[in-house]
Amino acid sequence: MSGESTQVRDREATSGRILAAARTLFAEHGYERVTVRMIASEAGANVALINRYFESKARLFAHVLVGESAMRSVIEGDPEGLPRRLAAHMAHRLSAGASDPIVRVIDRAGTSPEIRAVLRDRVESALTEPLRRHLPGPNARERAMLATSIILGGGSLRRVLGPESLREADPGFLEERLTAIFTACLAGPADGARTPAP
Amino acid sequence: MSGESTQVRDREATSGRILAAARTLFAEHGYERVTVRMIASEAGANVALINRYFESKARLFAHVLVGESAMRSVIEGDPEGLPRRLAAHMAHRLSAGASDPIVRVIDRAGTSPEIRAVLRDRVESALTEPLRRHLPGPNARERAMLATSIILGGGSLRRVLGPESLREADPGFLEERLTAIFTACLAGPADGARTPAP
DNA sequence: ATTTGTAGTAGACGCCCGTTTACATGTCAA
DNA sequence: TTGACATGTAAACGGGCGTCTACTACAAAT
Repeated sequence: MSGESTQVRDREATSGRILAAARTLFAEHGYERVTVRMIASEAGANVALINRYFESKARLFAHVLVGESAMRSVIEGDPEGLPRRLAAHMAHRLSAGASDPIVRVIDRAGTSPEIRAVLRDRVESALTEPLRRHLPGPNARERAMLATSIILGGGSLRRVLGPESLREADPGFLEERLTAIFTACLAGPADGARTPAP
Repeated sequence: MSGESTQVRDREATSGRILAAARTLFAEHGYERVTVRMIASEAGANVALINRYFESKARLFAHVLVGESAMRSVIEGDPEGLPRRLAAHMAHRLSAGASDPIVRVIDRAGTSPEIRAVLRDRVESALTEPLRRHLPGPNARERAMLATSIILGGGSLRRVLGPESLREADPGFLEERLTAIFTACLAGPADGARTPAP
């Protein structure tokens, strides 16, 4: 194998920096407002390398989008505690400034037709479908979509009202309310109108 | 007064057509992806008139944003029935293809810095503040913001998954679930964990 | 030492953006 | 009828966009 000494010319390292820069910038400003020159500058790479390694800006966005998301581990687990896990995760995101990059990228992606398909697929595969699989009873898909819309709504609120908008809210209060909200849309028909409290 | 015969040169009519075209296009494609030339073409007007009558694209967007919203009449009324009114309105919007233009414009506005302030002000004045005013009890602002995020989340879902995504869902089912959801985030501390069913 | 292939670079290409300027045209008061 | 002013128009401006091409520089194989 070739030496792993300090390489200045390293395709993997460079494309990795490009990908990381794209992830950060797309999450911050959205797909449309981020230029390939911004990404290249942030990554310390030449603009042409983006098209060489990722073919186009849209394909680079697709690579960013399929990155790992913290939502997977939140959704998996016992369905009983799913509403509370979602609520805790989202309350934490709303309270802290930071948030799941993937969800932010989705929220700020915009309406460009060249990324619409991959965007929809990612929301399906990362949120709606995993949620649906963990829901017993009828109307599982509709309930999963309601929960998806609430998750996305948190991102929209943050985008519009700013990251500080819910910083001063009591995290415990948020978690309790969100638990009730997620319970209301996720619960099966038997306990659909029941309170989540023990 | 001047005659109201068929006038070809009519500032009010022309600027009105520009405003209407902008409203439609911004709601459909978002602020960033709509060009002033698209608006002018749709309005049957010259591009330069946009800047003459509205000063800039951003100010035109601001004019669009302060238009009337159907949400006002939904929020006003007895606080008791507020969750159900919000749920019925949103269920109707999700089921039908059409939706409140203002909410769509907000959802698709994007992240352009030149419209961030007016966007935030409009969400506050059209959604968060009216909701807060109608909520008794503590944490009224936090509860109003949760409801705002759910309203915006419906728009995000529609934007990402497409207008057909919830067309085949039972409107009655959606309304019931959304009533429970809005109740969960809007209810006062006394009945915060109670079911909305009679 | 020379060849070969790949990583990286500079710059241009064609296009579209929001905005502005200079000008034509219609309307109405004097 | 003639001027003044408001309305509408065509064309250009400067700039940024994603992408592509021609080129250099370097590392490894011959």
